Amino acid sequence: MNEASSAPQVGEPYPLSTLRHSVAHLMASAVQNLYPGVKFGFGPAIEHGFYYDFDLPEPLVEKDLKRIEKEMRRIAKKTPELQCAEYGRETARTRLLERNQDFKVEGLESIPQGEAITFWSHGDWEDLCEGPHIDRLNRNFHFKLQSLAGAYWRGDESRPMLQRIYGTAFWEKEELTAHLAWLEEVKQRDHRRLGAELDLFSTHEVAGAGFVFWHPRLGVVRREIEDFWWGLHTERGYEPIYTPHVGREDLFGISGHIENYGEMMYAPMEIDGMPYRVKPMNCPGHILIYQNRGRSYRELPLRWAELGTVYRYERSGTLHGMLRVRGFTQDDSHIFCTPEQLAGEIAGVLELVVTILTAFGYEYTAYLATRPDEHTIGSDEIWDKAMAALSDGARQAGIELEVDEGGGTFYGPKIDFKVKDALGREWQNSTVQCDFNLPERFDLTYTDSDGKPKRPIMVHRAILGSFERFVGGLIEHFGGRFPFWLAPEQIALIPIREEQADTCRAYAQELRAAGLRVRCMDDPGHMNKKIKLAQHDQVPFMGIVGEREAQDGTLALRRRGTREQEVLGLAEFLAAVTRLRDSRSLELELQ
RNA sequence: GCUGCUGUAGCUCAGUGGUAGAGCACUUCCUUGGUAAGGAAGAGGUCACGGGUUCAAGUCCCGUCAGCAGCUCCA
Repeated sequence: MNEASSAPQVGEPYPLSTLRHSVAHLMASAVQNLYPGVKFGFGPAIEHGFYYDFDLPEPLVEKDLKRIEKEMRRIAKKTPELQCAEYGRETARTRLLERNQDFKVEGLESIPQGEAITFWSHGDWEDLCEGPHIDRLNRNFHFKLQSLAGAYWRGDESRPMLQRIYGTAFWEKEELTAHLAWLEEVKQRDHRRLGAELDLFSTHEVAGAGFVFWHPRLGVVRREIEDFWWGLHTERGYEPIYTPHVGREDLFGISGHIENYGEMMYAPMEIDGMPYRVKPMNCPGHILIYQNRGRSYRELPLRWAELGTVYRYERSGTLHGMLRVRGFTQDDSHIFCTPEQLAGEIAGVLELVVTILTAFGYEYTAYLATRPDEHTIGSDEIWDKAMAALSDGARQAGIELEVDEGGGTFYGPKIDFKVKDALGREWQNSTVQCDFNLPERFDLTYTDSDGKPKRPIMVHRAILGSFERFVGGLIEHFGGRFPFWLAPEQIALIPIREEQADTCRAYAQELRAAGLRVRCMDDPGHMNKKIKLAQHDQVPFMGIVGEREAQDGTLALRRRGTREQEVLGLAEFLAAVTRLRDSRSLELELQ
């Protein structure tokens, strides 16, 4: 922490991003002192702090961060004044070349003609930088260097890799402490940690990287979500279809996947002398069903849904627990409709997205992703129509759209949803895409009322995205404390003495008959230990049965997260808990 | 894929080139306990895998696999 002499000023006159950028400079100057000859990349402020990229001959290790922090404090005291100077382009270039700063020279070259070229300095450190910065480094602020990582120069994997140091800074000490506590909470809720601790899923070296094995406790969660999902889809006129995981390579040739997506696909396998492929997407299969016979305008729209498992080759360094894997199940659906139906279909999909996301307690933002600058197919007219249909559908569904300029796919515009979880982090799962490409490639038609063949539009949509990513996110969102309807075990029954084990078993039978998931802890162990275990596993309700309860047909209930006890009759409890389950409430209140 | 780091019991982790360890979990026995871990004993190891250096490798070197942080990319 900076031990500056000045007392904290009310409302320090600089925004956090300015402070952080200045602390990045301070860090770079410390690195310069400790590692002469270092070359500098960029060092901006970012969402939760700052970073700076360095080209150093030796790799840094964690403990170097402490040294650098110490040097930073020394510099902040010794040469606190930050100064800005403007130079002509040639002078600037010379200054950088004198210091051997090749990356900075490249940075200079990308500054447009006519823009001011400024250097910021303190002590014998100076940096090509447009600022702004705080005035002096001995103001009262608090910082911490956090981690090391490699980062490509200008984010380009064909360029050299630099060493990046991440850090953060705040004006108030309490803010830094709170931020570090938040990071700790993020770590505690990490789905990989909870996955092991709560016996939810695993991956296996022998099975290969990026393949998730769902354990029984998480299988239950998935089944509940699937049932919920199918229920909503059936109500809205979706029909289930099932398609194979493997097919002849020609199918993916026609769809364009080999050409446009080949690098993401698993290599061909030879069957009866012919190449076959594992599917990376479900669309080609759905199209084959559409094409199987002639289609009339009278049967459109067709809404076909499949929980389709696909396999994609993701580069090894991108794999991450359940969130980024090589085999996953999409909650996929393709809607085949006429151009006139498009807006209404979009509205229907958006309503369903909102219904599902809010059921899990997510806040969301919707983005309209428009036509990319290059490499797109289809006429302006058809793009305009599709954009209009997406906007129109959103208006009908009462959803506001932000614009993601040029973020569409090559084959059409889309609406993406970002959700905000309980820790304020954003995830992207849901996507609704207009597709003009595949109907064209497969020459899809329907016979219109005038007897002429017309081209249908396909809407491709996934709401959860994939079960792996969605459920991995849910684990973190809930911190392993699933709401009652999803909880792997909903009720733990614990006898106080072995004499009450029979009563527990009878209770368990009755609760299970109502479809509840009950853990009957009737083994001859100690009650306190069983309470500890049930608590560890985040079971929503513990029902403790002693002599009194067994006699009265009651149980002493304890709700997850509390230590209070409430005695309820079994029938009363069963009725309340069934209501709670059917409501899919996110709260644990019994009514 | 790239840069850096890591891999020892189911889990969390000790281990100085010279006999492989602890806590929790597991099994058995004892314990009958009113709301966050009762006690004892036992079992459990290809030190990720393959090669090399050495009289001797968990330990040093190389390769492979897997994981972690980030970059790039994505549901």
